[in-house]
Amino acid sequence: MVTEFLDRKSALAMSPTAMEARASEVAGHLKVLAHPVRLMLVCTLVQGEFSVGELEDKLDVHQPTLSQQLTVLREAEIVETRREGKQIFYRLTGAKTAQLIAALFDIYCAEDMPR
Amino acid sequence: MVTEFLDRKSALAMSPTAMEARASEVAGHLKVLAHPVRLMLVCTLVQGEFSVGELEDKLDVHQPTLSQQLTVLREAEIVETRREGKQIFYRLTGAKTAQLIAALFDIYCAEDMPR
DNA sequence: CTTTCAATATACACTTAGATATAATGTATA
DNA sequence: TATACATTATATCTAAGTGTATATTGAAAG
Repeated sequence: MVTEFLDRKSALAMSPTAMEARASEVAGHLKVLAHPVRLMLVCTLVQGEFSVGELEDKLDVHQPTLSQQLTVLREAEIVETRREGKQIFYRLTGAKTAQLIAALFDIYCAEDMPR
Repeated sequence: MVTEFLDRKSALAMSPTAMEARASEVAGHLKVLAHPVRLMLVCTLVQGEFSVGELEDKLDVHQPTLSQQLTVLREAEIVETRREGKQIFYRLTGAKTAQLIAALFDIYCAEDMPR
């Protein structure tokens, strides 16, 4: 199984500087997801595309908060948008986030006790 | 494949309140890992047990910072310790974190472009 | 048994970043 | 231009990160 993170074959050989750079990058991505509203948004978007209004109904979050957190996700390039008349539809940008959410589900939700 | 996060079979049926509670919990765990030093620590500890001094050498981090971040990991029950004389050895508490790190590796490091 | 050194942890002070609410502004369509 | 929907700006509050200094713990020496 996988026992190293930063470089499958040579985590130990990686320079501290390079390791830190990579870790900062990944930590940055995690940080974006490490927020209840943003996590719920992403989890919802794994199921497909939704407009802001639909997300507002689905999750119980004030509209400006929603918009702000969607902005964070947009700037992190985790989601992208499509306009249709007055509505803006959000969807996940790539497969990576969906993969990560799937992994989180397996780890935290598939078994009984969290952690 | 997995397309829902909070409940494999009925993400849509989950109450917003319950969803938020679960999301907050998972977001909290992610938040602990969403820090460069803590992520490096955890990634290192996936390889085995290390003393604080060894971690200090391995990663290039000042001792108080190291100790503080280890405390955060300890309080989150992500790591546990064992004392041997003057030294304190740290190791991962459970398999879940290792699983997550493995997933992060696959997603962010195994392929060329991050995210 | 108390002094000293080494390993680790904690306290404090400072600075910066993040979250959320309210209010204001933009944008598309009719 | 009126409206509905969405974003941005501003203000406030709280939490997090980091450096310096100090404390604790354990082992060993004198």
